[in-house]
Amino acid sequence: MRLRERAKRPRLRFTDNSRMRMSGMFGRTLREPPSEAQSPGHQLLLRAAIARPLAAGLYTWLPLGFRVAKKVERIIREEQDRIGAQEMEMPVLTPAEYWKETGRWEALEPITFRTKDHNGREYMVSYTHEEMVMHHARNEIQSYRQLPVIVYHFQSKGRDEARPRAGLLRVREFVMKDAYSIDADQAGLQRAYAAEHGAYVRTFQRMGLNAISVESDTGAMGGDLAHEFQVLTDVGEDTIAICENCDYKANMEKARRKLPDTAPVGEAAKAVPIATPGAESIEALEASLQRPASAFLKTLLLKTPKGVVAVVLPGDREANDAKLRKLLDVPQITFANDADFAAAGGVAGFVGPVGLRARVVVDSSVERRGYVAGANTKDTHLDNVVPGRDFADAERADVHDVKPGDACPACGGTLTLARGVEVGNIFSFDTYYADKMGATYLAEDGTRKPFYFGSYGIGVSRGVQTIIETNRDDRGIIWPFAVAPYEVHVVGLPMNDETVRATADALVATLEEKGVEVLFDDRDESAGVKFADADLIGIPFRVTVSKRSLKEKSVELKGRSSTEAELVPQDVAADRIIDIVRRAREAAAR
RNA sequence: CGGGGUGUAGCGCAGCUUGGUAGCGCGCAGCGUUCGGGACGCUGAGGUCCCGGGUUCGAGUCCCGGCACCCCGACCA
Repeated sequence: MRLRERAKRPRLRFTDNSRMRMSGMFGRTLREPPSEAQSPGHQLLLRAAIARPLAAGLYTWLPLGFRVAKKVERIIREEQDRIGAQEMEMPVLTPAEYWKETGRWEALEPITFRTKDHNGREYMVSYTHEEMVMHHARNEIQSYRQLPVIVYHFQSKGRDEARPRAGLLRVREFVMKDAYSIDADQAGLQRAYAAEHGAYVRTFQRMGLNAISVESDTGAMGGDLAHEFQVLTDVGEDTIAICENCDYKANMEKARRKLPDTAPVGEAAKAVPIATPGAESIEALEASLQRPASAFLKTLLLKTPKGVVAVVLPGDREANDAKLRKLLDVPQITFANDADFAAAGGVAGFVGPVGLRARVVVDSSVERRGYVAGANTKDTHLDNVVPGRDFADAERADVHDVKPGDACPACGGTLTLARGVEVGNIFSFDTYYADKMGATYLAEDGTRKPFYFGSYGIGVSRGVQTIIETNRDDRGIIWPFAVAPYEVHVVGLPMNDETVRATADALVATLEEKGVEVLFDDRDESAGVKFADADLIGIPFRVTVSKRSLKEKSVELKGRSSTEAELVPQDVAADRIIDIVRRAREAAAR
């Protein structure tokens, strides 16, 4: 990848026309968190006047939060530009016809917002923009000479999530930076993928997010290669398997484990029925037969759009929905109903693979030894059931969840599980979209070839919420400098003192003239209120101009995360603050 | 979509069991006193008690039906 010239060094110049006075700020801080907010970050989002809910999963940025969102966008933009991506913009309303080319008009129906125009033409509020980019690409790009290219935009996405949650963590409308790479071949796609991966590492680091890249499932997207950038925090919705020993990290949906070596067993005894009255669960069997869960086979009868499938797992393992969906190539899996049980010859609670009339998938962790399995007869199980001998063991696949303590598939080390927030993802699709949409270019050899395609997303608002969630203390937010709504928070104390007001006004005017972003608390409030709000809002530097400090011919300077304040002589205060801000900007731009 | 919870002033909540003038704290407005870690006094404004039916002389409270929001799960590039 070509690295462009380093982003310009930040300069202190007049870049910001905003003159924020807290006396007139739209959006007030809250002493108490609204009852709807559960997570600490969600509470701070609301208390610090960053954003306000409008409806479930729909938020308004207040002025403070809007500035944060714009700074996050700027960082993302700089890093996309740095790898040569070109910014453009596609509409929010997208016509049905393009979605129908890939089949996603139907596939995405349950989670999308739709509308019709007055002629009855159908549109989707953009869920994402692969189809639109591919449509443009097939018109704009005719020759291999025009490749490779990466385009991106910041645009609102609509997703009718069944359950929005935790403030901005999961919402129904949000701005995403989505980038799309178009290449002539697989090698080109790999270069673009690597370039975006690198851009993401830098982007999240600059935003103050400690994001790790993990292997992820591609879901309904097609393609095989995908990574998510995850920030580990308890509010996260995803579960991530992490090796304590090596670099292996994977989303639970995809995480594998090294299976233990098992010694081949000799000829096992014949399968025999045993009475297990009322024992319809693995737990009940453990109790009544006094054997560990691993001694049993769990057989799940599942319903898919392609028919009923029986999945056989060891009794101590859970089925992994994502792995199953991918294996079976179906969008949805539910438990079988009574009719399905009857058709397959299974009895609920006593289902086993022996004699079952259904497609049987055997999990890779099922060993070739004797197990206790359901007998498909009420109150009866079979002992000494051996896979391959007593039932078909032809279709084997890894369809189980990993557990803490499992062996790492890469190095054999120990896996742990942690919760994470997915702040970004990158997908490599090969020619999946180009094939569906007939998007080709004329290659050097004169033949038409399909585009190799990748897409790369970062949700801005989720990023902001994750920053709050991971940068705070018991008083409030501690904004990383690069994304703080303002750089310096000036507190006048008290504002009805003529000298204090005049000094604070002059200092603020000087700082603003030099381009420092200042939030000026000029309210006639008590010290406690103002300091508490300053800590809550979490601007990186606080400057207090007070009667007390002016007696020393000084102002007081304090970092949000430091406990000690420093007295700075009044006559050098502006220069000193400007210098500190300059250095903080330089550090934040790296 | 399944399970649970909550809807009463801007925010946090009480009142509902046992029907009878709608309350408390914070915030907000005015005046005064304060002024370095969410000050104090006085005065005041602010309510379709989520919505619609029903029972009743009378419903915030009881009954029926809806809706919204939150949490857990399912689902989810």
